[in-house]
Amino acid sequence: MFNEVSSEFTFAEKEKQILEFWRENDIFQKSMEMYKHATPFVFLEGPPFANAPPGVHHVLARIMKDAVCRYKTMTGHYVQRKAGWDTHGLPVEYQVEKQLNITNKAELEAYGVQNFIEKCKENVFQYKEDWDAMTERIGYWVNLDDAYITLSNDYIESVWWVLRQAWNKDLLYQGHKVQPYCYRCGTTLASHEVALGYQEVADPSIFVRFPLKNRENTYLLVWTTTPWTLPSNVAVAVGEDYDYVTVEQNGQNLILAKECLTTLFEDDSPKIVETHKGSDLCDWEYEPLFDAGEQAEKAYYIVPGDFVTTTEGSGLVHIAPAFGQDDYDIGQKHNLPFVQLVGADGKFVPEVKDVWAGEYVKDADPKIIENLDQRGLLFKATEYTHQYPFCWRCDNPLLYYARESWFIRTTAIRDQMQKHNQEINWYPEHIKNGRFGNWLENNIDWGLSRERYWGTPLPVWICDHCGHQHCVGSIEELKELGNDVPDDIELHRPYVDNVTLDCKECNGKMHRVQDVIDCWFDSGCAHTAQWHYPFENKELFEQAYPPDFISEAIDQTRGWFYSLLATGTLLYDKPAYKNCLCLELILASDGSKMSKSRGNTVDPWTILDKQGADAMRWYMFTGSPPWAQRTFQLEGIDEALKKFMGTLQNVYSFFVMYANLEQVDVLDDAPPPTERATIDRWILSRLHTLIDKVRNDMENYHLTNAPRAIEAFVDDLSNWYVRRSRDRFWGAEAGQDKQAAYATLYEVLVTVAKLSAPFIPFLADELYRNLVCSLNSDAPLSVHLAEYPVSDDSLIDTVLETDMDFTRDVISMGHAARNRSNIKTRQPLADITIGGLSDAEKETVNRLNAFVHDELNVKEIVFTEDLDAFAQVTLKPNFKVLGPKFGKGVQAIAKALATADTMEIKAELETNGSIQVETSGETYTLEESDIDVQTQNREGFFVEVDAKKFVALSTELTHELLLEGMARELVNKIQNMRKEADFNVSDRIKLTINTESKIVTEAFETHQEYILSETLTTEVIKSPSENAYSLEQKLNGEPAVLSVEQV
RNA sequence: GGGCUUAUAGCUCAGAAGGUUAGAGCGCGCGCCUGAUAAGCGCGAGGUCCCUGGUUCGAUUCCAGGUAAGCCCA
Repeated sequence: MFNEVSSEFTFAEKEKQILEFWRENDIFQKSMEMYKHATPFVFLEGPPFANAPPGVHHVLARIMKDAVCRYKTMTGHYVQRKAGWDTHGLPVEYQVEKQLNITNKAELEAYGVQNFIEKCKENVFQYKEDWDAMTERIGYWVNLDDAYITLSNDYIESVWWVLRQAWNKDLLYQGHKVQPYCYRCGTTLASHEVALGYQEVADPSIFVRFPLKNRENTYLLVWTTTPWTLPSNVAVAVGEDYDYVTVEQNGQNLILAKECLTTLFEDDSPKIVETHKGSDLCDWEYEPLFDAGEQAEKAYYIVPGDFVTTTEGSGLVHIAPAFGQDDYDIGQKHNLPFVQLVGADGKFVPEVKDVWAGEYVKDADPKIIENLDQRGLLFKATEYTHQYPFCWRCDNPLLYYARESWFIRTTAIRDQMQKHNQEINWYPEHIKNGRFGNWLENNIDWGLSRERYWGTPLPVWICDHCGHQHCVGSIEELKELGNDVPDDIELHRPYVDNVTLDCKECNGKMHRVQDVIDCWFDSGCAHTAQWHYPFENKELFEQAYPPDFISEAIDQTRGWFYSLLATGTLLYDKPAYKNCLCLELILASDGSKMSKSRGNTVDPWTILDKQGADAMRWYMFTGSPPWAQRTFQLEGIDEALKKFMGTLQNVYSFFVMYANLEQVDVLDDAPPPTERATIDRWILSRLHTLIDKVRNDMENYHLTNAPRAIEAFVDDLSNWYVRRSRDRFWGAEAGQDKQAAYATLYEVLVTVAKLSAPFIPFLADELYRNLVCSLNSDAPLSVHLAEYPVSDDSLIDTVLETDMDFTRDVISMGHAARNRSNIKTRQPLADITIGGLSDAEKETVNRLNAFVHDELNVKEIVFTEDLDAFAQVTLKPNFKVLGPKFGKGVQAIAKALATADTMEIKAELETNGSIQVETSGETYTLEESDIDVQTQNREGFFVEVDAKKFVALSTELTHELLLEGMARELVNKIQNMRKEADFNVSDRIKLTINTESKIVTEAFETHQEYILSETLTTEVIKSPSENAYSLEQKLNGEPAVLSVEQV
């Protein structure tokens, strides 16, 4: 006996019970243990931040990972799943600052770094419980008890080791870099942080006259949008290949690129005095605009720059090496002085003697412009609207600033990274040479350091005295070299900052560089640091590298996908993962971005509590491919629940209900598939075709196609297999056919449970445990411990599958024709006529004619060749065949055929096998296969026509047919009454029919046996008792009083 | 501004080595069937297959250029 299955949908409730069962029986642990010695499949979890509650996009990422891991487990792999948490970084600091009302570094230092760090530690796990609960509730199997955490000493130590490897290979260095810098936060920003804050703003756009030396009254016309950088100017760049002109205006000579003339002077074109190539201008000297003091290096002359354009500005670019990457590079190249007149606070340094000393640079802009104007050096001042980055935390404009910084020399390993990228399987494929490939191609050195507090400290110590540098690679080394290192040293600021080393070169004191590192580097070391390698788990690590599978959202191309590959290449010269499933983002239902500020986020819990995890999962798997952007539709979840899970649940409860009622032992005496009914062999063939497809899709990380195929199968199972087999399950005589039906449906359900287990782990387990475990105590405890189905080719009959498709198509047309005729399906008809079938198709219909008879309720099937009698026939060229043959002639042939006598040509084709078509002076010979016979609907028939064939009904009703129709009408009415009266399905009844109608009486007499057996009537009585349920009915318009009563 | 991706029915998505009648589900209206079904079947309304060019006998499909959206980068 199976457990009773309620026909109510209470998935969310059921899921909680199943979670309980998994927990109590350690099913997750067992699923790993049982394959401990099997081939490993290594999954690497991308660590999330737990300082915000999880959203639906996190659910998406987690279930994708889950499905792959579950599938791999069921196909016999050892799949370890270590959870992970990302913990360091600016977002945490920012939250804590807000909480503490701290607005800058000075306040933070005053509050105390140690206190601050402790607050960060609390903050970072603020929502861990939420995350854990969500993770468990959605059925994501991951080992939360053994998670790697990037703030742990072990983890940091491994990261230090990684940095030390880079150091050893001379890949870790200190340099200058022009970086976007927030003076409020006192730090440079990582590129992805910068990307968060682009805004469109209007900045000043000014053209300034730079007076040339040795050329009286001649000026360079220089363009800039950052007037505040002008005091730090040291050179002007030109394009070597551009043409420059000297023009005369108001008695002054101005030099600018020829191409910029029209934009600068519009219609009022000045006189051209002289022309020069850009290369000729190089080394010309000019007078500095402002007094920046004496410079050690030569300055204030023209240099060539390949970044100069003439599409904007004047073709002459002002160079201030402290404030732009191009500027900095050119300064290095030409040994220009490094003039930095702006402090880290974003204000002009006091040494500046002008009125804007001590002023915030953007505020100084107007004053600088005014100053230039007064001195007659301003040529033109307008505004310029462009995208400019702002700090995503405090909304202040970022300044491009050359800062001292630490780098990983990734450019040195770029070729290797590119090579390893080719070895990775990307899903979708285009990431490899598209977004990710491009990113690698344009790789620049990784700016690693952050002038902040909460992060992995950069383990580099520098001697105060001689500048000697050393990179520490382990705690042991730190203790060995450091002075008074506490035994339980915590590898965070400020604790490590207190450790000093003795300089080996000069006996001076070495202090740690104050920086922490980019937290992307932390997570990028996960493949190594999650094991605390190389300090522990050597063997484990060696087996687990490179991981087989990772999956995150597409924004990680520049994030984790990159940082893993970079560290993997640097350390081991191998790719850092073999397969990467790259997910797209989830948008709100209106297609806009989901964000808290817009208030259009969806809380996963509202769905999990109501529709449940399986419905949410199924929607996410089948709604659209994970790498396509999707809008999140709550209705879609209801649809998944009703359409797929509801259908599956119904088939399942149907099976259990009748198996229990009829007390069928499904495991006994099942006839071999070859001896089962056609429809059994059909559904088994469909099932095994499905197994092949699902396995194939899963091997290729096609997590959408696989469940979609399962969904289509379950639809067929319910709406064709069960619908057409219903009477074999209940009321049928015990025997081989009944046994075959039960065995088939049982096998199918169990297999579907296994197939769908990676996607809907809860419902799948419910089915499996009730269907399998309740009969067989030796079976694995859970579907997740079972083996994934393997297809049996001998059961696949593709001919039968296509035949069934074709027959169902014919039947569907028959239904349509019946609709037109307005004769309900309960009324049997004498015959249907089918036209337009090939001989093979006729045979197909004949083989499966029982389906046609039953479904359409007709007695006979008649084939006809006489298409013209039922449908309008036209001849269309078969373009696909004729195109290559006749090329241009195709259109002429089509015209000719359209106007020709259809039936005549058809007759000729049938007798000769070919026809001649004469048109526009050419004669074409057309074979039968060159022409498509197409049928179209003709008014006035109860006919359904598609392009090739038609199905017509005979609507004449004989007395016999009417009687039979009435009998079925009676059965239907009685069945409905049973239902209304709340009788059990198996209750036997007493029946009374009270009618004056001759036809009802005759129908009842003629078909009594059929009526009684269908309605489980054991007794027909003249007058009903008081308890009977009675109803006045109209049977096809005939009045009758029916009464039913339980026996 | 650059790169990548996407654009098919009101919504969510299929699809077509270029072939002349482009599909499904949901939703809407109507009918039918039903003692497993919160379902199913059928009919109807609903499409410039984003736009403009090009290649071709033929383009929604291929190519180029746009437009819009998203992400990444500046």
